Amino acid sequence: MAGRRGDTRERIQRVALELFVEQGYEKTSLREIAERLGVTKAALYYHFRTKEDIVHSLVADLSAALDELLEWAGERPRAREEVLRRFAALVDQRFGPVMEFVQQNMPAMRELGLKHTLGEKLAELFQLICADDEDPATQLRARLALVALILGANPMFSSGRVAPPPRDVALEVALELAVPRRSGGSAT
Amino acid sequence: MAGRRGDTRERIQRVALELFVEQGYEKTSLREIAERLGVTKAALYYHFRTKEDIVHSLVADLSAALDELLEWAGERPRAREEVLRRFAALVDQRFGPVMEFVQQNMPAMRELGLKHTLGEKLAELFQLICADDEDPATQLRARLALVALILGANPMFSSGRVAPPPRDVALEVALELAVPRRSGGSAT
DNA sequence: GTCTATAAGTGGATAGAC
DNA sequence: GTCTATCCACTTATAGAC
Repeated sequence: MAGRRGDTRERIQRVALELFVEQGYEKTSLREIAERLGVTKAALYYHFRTKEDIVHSLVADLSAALDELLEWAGERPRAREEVLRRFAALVDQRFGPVMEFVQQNMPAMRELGLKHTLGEKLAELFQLICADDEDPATQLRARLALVALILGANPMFSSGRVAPPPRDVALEVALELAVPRRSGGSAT
Repeated sequence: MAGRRGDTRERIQRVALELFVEQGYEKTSLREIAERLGVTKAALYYHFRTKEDIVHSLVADLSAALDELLEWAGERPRAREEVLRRFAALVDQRFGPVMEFVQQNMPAMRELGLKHTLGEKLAELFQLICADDEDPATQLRARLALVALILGANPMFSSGRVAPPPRDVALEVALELAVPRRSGGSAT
């Protein structure tokens, strides 16, 4: 770790996300973020106008990635399986911590208007893997497919003695939930 | 202990839970609770020693109900279906708001030591419907069965355009996930 | 049981020097 | 870009009157 100055903005984002996940958004003060970074509060305000702006910048990346996936899928109506695969990849590889933060701090997301935004995108994603006119049980299974993929980031179901499911297992179960098997269907 | 000290204590609990669900735990001040109740902050402190005590009293009821279910099930190793039914009844009938509060305010639960407590009970419940030595996919399906039942209380998956599943559908899907079908499965 | 008044502290945010 | 110093709204919690 040499003196890498110039990337302070990204360092703030990284440390803030760390603390938000550890302690929650409300309990994390700008003083703590500044301390862990080795700067003062005032320095933070040079890079971000408000505390809320830090969160916005964090979620914007996730939001953009979801938009990209939605756009990609919009042109390929039959790519249900691949949509799930790519969603799983997003959650596992780059946005795991952000997803965890979002899920664990819903009241803050709501107040910042981010719950609605992300909720809409999730709803669109849901519609891609399950038609509106499917029966309720099929719709619920499709929703659970998405839950299976983000369960590792869910606080209630990946804590204590219960470990998060391995990636490949999550994907396998998600596929069987969202892609109803046909009698000669392709297996994974 | 027994005996009636007026219903103010219960009114505080009710209003506090209301506001905690609306705004989140951290954003809800004792002043707001007092105002909505038509009393002053100081009156609150007559009934509860701290803000945290209010939460403890709220979660204690849920905790006791889960203990009761666990005890009941402990004596009936084969009652997997009935366990799920009773869990669903708890979530739907009496503890829906508390469950929502708990799920939406994980950082607060963690800080109050309640996340661990509830997590342990959930883990025990999980073990009741799925043996430890089952394969990972079966375990994940069992976990999703529980998720299906509390999805109505989950902020990420019951918002905006996506309505919570009807409870009978949730139970149906939960049963098919946690209780592997034998030949000729029964519908509804 | 409920009130008024206040203590004691923390938070986010700003101004202006360097 | 980062600092020191400060402001002020608001919080939990307590003391003591009625």
